[in-house]
Amino acid sequence: MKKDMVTHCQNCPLRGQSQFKSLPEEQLDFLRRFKAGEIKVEPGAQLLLQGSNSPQLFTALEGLGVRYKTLEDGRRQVINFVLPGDFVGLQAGVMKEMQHSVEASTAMTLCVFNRADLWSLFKAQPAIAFDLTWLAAIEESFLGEALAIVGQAPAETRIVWGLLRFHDRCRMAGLGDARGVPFPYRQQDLADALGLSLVHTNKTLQALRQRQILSLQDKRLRMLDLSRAKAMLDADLQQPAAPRPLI
Amino acid sequence: MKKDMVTHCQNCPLRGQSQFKSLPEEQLDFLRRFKAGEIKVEPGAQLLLQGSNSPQLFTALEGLGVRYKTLEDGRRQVINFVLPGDFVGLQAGVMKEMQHSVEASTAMTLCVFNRADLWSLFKAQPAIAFDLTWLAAIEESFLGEALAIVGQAPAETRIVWGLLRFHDRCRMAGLGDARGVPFPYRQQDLADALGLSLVHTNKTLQALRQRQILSLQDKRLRMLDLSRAKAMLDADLQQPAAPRPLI
DNA sequence: CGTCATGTTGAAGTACGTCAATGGGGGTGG
DNA sequence: CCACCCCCATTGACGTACTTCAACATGACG
Repeated sequence: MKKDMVTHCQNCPLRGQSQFKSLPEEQLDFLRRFKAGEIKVEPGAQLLLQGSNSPQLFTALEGLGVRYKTLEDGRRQVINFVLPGDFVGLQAGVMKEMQHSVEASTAMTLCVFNRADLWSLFKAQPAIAFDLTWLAAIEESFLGEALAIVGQAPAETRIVWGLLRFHDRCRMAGLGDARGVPFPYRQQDLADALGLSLVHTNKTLQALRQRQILSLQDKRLRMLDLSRAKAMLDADLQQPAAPRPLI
Repeated sequence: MKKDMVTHCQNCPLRGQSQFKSLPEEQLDFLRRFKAGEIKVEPGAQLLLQGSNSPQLFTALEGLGVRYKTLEDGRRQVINFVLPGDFVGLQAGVMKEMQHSVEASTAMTLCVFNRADLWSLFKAQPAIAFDLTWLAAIEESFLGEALAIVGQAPAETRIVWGLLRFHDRCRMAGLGDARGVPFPYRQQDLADALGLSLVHTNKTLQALRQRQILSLQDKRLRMLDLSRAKAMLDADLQQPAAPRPLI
């Protein structure tokens, strides 16, 4: 009963979420045909590899992942965390090759698309093509914000920003409960995302725990004092929460 | 003779550059109609304002500019420098509003497009729409690289990276001569781009000058030893120079 | 001729990095 | 069931690459 194991776009549980804009029937129908299949991967699986030219693009349905760049000397830069609803592989889709890798941090389920079909999408579905560009612009916007934080903010602010952004994104994706949101990442991953050393990340986290700003244990993140956390960030960095496209 | 002052897309001097892919006649024709006009601005002019929803999008034709985010406390993050051929305002085009500002650093000439026409572009010209997405992906890729440098590299590497990237981009745009490429920016701008203080940027620049890696004076940048400069960077960060779209 | 913007340089402080050691949990094999 | 190991979190000590403060130089401009 394989077909029962594949989520139909019409029934996609993500589709109903308020963070995503709703689509007319015709476009949903196109997406259903555009969708080449579904895969489930284990934690640690490489979805896309820096420098490669993947024939497949993905939208995360379940589970959490991470995008990162590897430098020659082994240092890493985590670009972003991957949540359900995120589209990954656009670089492979339109450019020569991926400039970063994508890895599953937990078990993940992903929607699979064929890179080769992308052109037909632009020809037949300008509205979805527009949405794809929208997604790219959102990603660019996020990276600009990350650059500003990493470039200008001290360690404490960086950590609060990183965890708060992740927390809010999880909430919008309907993840987590009273015990907080899932956080399957290591402190090393957080450090690599924020341009900090592991040791300093750990010590700053301790300070934030002691001040009751947040709790982070058992792979769960809990923002204990949202108002104080947000007050530590620049008001300019608060993004409006307009519904975004889901491809 | 106003119409003589406006460059026709067919005769656009940028179009012939090898850095840009060539377009079929029909698409060029569309772009000519898509183009709403041209403007010339003075140094210091604000082209796009963070938080605003500009009705106009631009492609730089001549001159140099800068994209930046302003933080509450007055700190700035320079996102990127704007060169001829760069498309600016995509965020305003597809999202609610710009997340950064764009300012002219020298006198500039820009191609003007109406945001309202963007949708017709997607409907009528899927190939150009694809190119637009391509541009967004390039920008995302650049920001990922910048994030990795600012997050992981020491001051000297950051400066070499920033100036080398700018230098190479200028060269591809046909700017500069034996005396080097134009560099109308202040050291403060460079510092704000790389997440360094002005003082430290200055001292690191001095060290690089003394080691004959580069020269920077009279608003001119010259890479005196390209091979040594490139050797200071991660090989992973060398981007392939495939022809990119020009909108 | 003053004022302003930018570049330069020295001195002092500090936020951060590196090094190193410890401890706990979870798996695996004897 | 214990022994061992590996991964990750934690903590202290120490070094340093950076920031901040401050002063001065230079050229452009009115």
